[in-house]
Amino acid sequence: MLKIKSRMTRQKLAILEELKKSGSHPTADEIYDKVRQKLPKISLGTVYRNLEILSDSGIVEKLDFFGSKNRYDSKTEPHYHAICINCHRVDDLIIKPDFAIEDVFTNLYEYSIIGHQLTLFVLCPDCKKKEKK
Amino acid sequence: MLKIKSRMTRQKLAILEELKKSGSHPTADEIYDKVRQKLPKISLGTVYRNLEILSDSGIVEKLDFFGSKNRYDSKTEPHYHAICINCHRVDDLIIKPDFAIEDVFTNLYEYSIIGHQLTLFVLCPDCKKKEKK
DNA sequence: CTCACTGCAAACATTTTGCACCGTT
DNA sequence: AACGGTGCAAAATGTTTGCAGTGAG
Repeated sequence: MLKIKSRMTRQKLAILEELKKSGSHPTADEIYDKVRQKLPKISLGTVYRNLEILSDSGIVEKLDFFGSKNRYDSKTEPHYHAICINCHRVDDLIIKPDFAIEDVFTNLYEYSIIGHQLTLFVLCPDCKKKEKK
Repeated sequence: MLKIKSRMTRQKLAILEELKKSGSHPTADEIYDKVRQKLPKISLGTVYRNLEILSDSGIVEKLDFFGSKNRYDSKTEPHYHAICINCHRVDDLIIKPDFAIEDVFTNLYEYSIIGHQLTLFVLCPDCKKKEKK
């Protein structure tokens, strides 16, 4: 899966721009729909292939933790996610800089901790309001 | 998806027993393979249906966070998971009782925090050893 | 000029569902 | 007897891949 060379094509650029523009964490087919407005002939396969390349090269983060569809995040700095159990929207969470989760698991000395991923299951503000009615 | 009544059938029982017996977090088809030794005519669809029912009723936890295949965990008490980035094995982590992650996010007052899920990405002890060579 | 990338369609993997029959309650 | 559960096969869903042609470097 390790790619040595990668060319910058119109398709790849459009996908990357769309991902950066989007404040949310779109799925492959959501990106496909958006990018098709600019490049009507692009195929879903190309979207998947480019997301894979971008994810391999570390430019984009693949979130394969939110149900059946993968989501993609234009990677900036490490952060957590809150997923709404009602509408499935995914929000970013700011991490307190002094909050070092992995330090809690120092007792796992037989393991090498490479990283971690924390997700809150929430009612988002919108759904929380609706719930009250 | 909310089921009111649920009958205890041979199939459901066998699935539940297999899940309890298994120390790991099997996928639907792994459970299917095992249960078929006892009930050769059981179908994969039935396994999925029963896992869904057991998961809805809270007896079993569905882990849809580990790649493309869902995994199932006979639910006991809340715990975290460590997934090996090399061999993909999933281990349970004991939670320190005083370790209340959600308290860290008290600033999210517009959200209702329902729960959370923490996964460590690790090299498991076995893969860590192999890595050294 | 090369070879990574493309569009397209077919293949693939996992999960869900429609149906007619079965078996718990 | 009612009606939830079953096996089976087909469908649905999300993703990957083979191929022949295209275009970025």
